Amino acid sequence: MNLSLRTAKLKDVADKAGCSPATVSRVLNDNPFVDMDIRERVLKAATELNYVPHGPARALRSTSSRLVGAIIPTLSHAIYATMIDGLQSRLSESKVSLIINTSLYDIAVEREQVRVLVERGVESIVLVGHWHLPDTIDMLERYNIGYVFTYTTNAPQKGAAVGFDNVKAGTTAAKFFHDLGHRRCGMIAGITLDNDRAQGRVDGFRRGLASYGLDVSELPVIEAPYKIDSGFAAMKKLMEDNPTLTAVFCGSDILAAGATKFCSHSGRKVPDDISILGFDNLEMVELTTPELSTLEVPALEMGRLAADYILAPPVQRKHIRQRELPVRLIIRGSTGPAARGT
Amino acid sequence: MNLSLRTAKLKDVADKAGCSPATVSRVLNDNPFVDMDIRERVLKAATELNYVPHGPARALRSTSSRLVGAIIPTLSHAIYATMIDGLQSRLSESKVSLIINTSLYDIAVEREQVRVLVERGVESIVLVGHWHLPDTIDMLERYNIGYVFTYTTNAPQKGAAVGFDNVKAGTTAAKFFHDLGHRRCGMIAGITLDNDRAQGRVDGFRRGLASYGLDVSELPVIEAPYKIDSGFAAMKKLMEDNPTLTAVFCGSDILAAGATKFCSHSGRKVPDDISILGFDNLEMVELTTPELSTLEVPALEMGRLAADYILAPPVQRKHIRQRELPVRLIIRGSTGPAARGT
DNA sequence: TTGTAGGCGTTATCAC
DNA sequence: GTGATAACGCCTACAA
Repeated sequence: MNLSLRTAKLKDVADKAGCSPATVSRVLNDNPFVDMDIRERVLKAATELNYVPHGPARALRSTSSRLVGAIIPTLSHAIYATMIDGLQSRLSESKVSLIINTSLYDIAVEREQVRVLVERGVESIVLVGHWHLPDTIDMLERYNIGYVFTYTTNAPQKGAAVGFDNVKAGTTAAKFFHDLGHRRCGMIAGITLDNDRAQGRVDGFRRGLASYGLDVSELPVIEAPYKIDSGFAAMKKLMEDNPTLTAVFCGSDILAAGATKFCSHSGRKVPDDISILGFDNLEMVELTTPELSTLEVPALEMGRLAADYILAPPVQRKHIRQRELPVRLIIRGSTGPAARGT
Repeated sequence: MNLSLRTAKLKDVADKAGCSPATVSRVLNDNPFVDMDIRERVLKAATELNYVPHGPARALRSTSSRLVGAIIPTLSHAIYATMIDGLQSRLSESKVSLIINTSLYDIAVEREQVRVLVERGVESIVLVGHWHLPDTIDMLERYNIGYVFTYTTNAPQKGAAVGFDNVKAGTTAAKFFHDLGHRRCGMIAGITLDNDRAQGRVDGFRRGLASYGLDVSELPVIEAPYKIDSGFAAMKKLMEDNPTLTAVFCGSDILAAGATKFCSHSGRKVPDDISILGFDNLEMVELTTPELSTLEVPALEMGRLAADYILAPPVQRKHIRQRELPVRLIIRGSTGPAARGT
């Protein structure tokens, strides 16, 4: 039983393998200029000693920490958790670890989180959206940390963007409703404070409707946090204030689910009386009655592509600085043509 | 414009503040034996130089890395993402960072992830469940890394457990059904391979039914991955094979949602024809028709308590080595009394 | 209360 | 190809 009190260090491996620490280091870092037999001896010694390299020491001495950070609003929302899943699993394949922080949709909190990540020595940081404090970006630049914006196509000067165009998505929603004959539309948006994605969807929707000659000066828009109950309450208010609406675009499936629920509770038929369009294409869309039409956000893919950008050698990075993913319109049962004569 | 090429080091702060590096270190580490005015000078200098301490160097020199790891099956399942949310946010309050890895429900993968985390120098690791490879635990012990099991009450020798009793929860489900008069029950379980939680729920359910004198030698149990579609398909098969069932216990709300959907598609009335009980109390439970009765898993709280354990000083740890949280039965519309004469 | 000096475990730069 | 040697940035006895 080898119950050594202290864990094996690189030097211990060197001693056991009968070579210098430098050589062990070379083997461990896949340096090709090492003889086959010595390499094998080292590997054998390392295994027998249960040697595990010490990351912090490596990070201190070398320039690379193999550490990446991500700051998202919250993990309690599938759209972000799924993105992180894609990001983490792909990074993991390349032996890169991910540190996660949540900002609760507050860009001041986000800045503090960036500082924490800088302190950890991360090489790159994944952020959500393109609205950030100047401080935040300054810090990233000063420490020469690569950064990627997600859920947006708005790439920063030095960093990259992997995502989709929220404004365009909003416009797509407007066109979809207009083509179905809807002329009195409303929207339940996410909280737009500090949130370019939520704001972009509103802007796009408004712009799209306007392009069809509709008066959007008084477009009914209610903001609500991403909770089913909030969607329910928002829909209630929206319909009370604007009883003649025939279509409502929601900034998230969660809100749309709540809105749909309100309709069934209040005897409104979806989509006959009112059409409801969601956003994200979360798993829950197929649980409502009727199932939700929605705009699909490629969260998993976004995470993977952000990882690809981060893992790419600097030379290649330029080619993928801006990656726009399509937002597919998925039509299910919650949307339909506007009732005639309305 | 102070565009220094290199970032400020602790020594730079010392120079600017007119003191020694040791003193700066003391200030930064809240050592009380430093004069007020010197402390302020140091803090001022640090701010002006945009000084950010270098975590890896700290971790190398001191014994604490302020780094914690968590390995969960997947982030694409709200029950884990939410736990991580609770864990991360509480750790973050104490300036501890969290590295996340996913095992995809494979305990061999988990072992590799533990190795990665050891390499990162984490001080503690949060794991899910109590089924782990001996290797995994050995490594943790050897490196003297604290560990916490979650979603279980089965505490290991040296680590802790924060969670709930899956067997007991299964028994609760059995009692609930039995009290409602159900005598022919079935179950749609999660995949039990490498998954003590899924297995525990099955065992508890079976044991509970047996305690009422029911013959459970042929208890219909189908295993399915946590997907709505899988729940749908599993329910289809379950009902085809056992047309007389009056109650089905599902190992997850996701499966229950799929099962409920199948019932509405196939003309079975829930709960009149058949009762369905879920597990987790995910947000989605209120979207099905009828809404799902379920057993509530306190995911967020579990994450927070795991963090509390990790953050507690070793002396206090013993008192919270095993923390059992209640699993509340939440009755909504998907369960009811067994139809008479069946 | 403050400064000096040594070293944490690893890798980069030299020689050989 | 391989081995000394010197850092990387910081903390902590110890001395003053």
